[in-house]
Amino acid sequence: MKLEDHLVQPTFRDEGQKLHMHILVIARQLDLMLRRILKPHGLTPPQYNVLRILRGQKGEPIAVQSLAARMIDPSSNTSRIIDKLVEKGWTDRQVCPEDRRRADVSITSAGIAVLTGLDAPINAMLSHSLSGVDETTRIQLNGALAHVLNNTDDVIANQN
Amino acid sequence: MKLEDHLVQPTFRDEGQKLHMHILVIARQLDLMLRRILKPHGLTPPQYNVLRILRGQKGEPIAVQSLAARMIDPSSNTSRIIDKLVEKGWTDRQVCPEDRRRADVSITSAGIAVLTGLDAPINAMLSHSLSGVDETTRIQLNGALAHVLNNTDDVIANQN
DNA sequence: CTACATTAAATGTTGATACATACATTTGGG
DNA sequence: CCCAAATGTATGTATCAACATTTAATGTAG
Repeated sequence: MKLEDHLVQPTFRDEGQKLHMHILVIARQLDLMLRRILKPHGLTPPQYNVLRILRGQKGEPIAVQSLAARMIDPSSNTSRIIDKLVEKGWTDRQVCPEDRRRADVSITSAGIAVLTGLDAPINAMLSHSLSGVDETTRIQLNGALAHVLNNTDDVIANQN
Repeated sequence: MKLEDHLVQPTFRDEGQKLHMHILVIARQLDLMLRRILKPHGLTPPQYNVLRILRGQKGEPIAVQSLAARMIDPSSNTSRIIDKLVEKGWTDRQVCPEDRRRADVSITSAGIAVLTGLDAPINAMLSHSLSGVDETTRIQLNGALAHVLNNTDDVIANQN
């Protein structure tokens, strides 16, 4: 299904507009697919994102703000996302002894187990979504998107 | 700011993973920028999306479900999004005489006026976000992303 | 014509999100 | 030392979204 069919729109004004729409619609699709895989496990995409970051820490605890900085969607509600994960026993949180304002967060073995079960289906889904896009093209895409990201950072900084 | 800095991650497993992250992070940025422009006008991105579709109808009313199909994020809450726009006097809604289950939605002149005021800042923001990406690259990106979109449609269909 | 299925839209409910604010702790200048 | 500012996290509140259900109108088979 082409972008035009998604948006039931015959043509786009220009390639730029089409590019924006492509990015927005694909991001929406990736999120939808991810949510469907996660739902039976009682996880939302941000919660999954947090668990992935914690696993990447390899046992080393991390402060809430560092966690937030590493998230795809660095919302100001990281505390509540961690709440949910703690409730389910997938993460551990305790006040940092050196700086008692901070909370050190880490993943539990139960958390690791959940992630392990998710690895295969999620990797399959992601790899399928890029099938047919060869390595050279992927590199080109990343190059161009790095440029776009740079521009958006710029805009956001100037809005502040 | 590079993707690695956004996610405070030194490297990515492969170009595919990086591509996914690029798409998700840029979509998030575009949404954030758009929300900041819309907020002072009391609009959210889905509401703006609806108004844009209605303006594109050039006076021709459209049923709620057709509207939903054209939206970037076709949520099941289109009714309530329209509620908000009707409250503000930017859209008009009335039962379709031929099929009274349907509701015909259209944009008011006040709605057109709001959009007109938004055109310049939003176009500037979007065009800035793609500055430095030349036309050839844009076309290449769209080609590759059309392929990705096709793949994700596939996955989503098979999940149903 | 009636009964039942189908369709279109709206709504109830629950959970998540954005943004602002509050609270607790630490830091650093005087 | 003390107090103001900064920092790290948590929470209050209003809005928004997902999903299921409901209401109303139409289509269709007998």
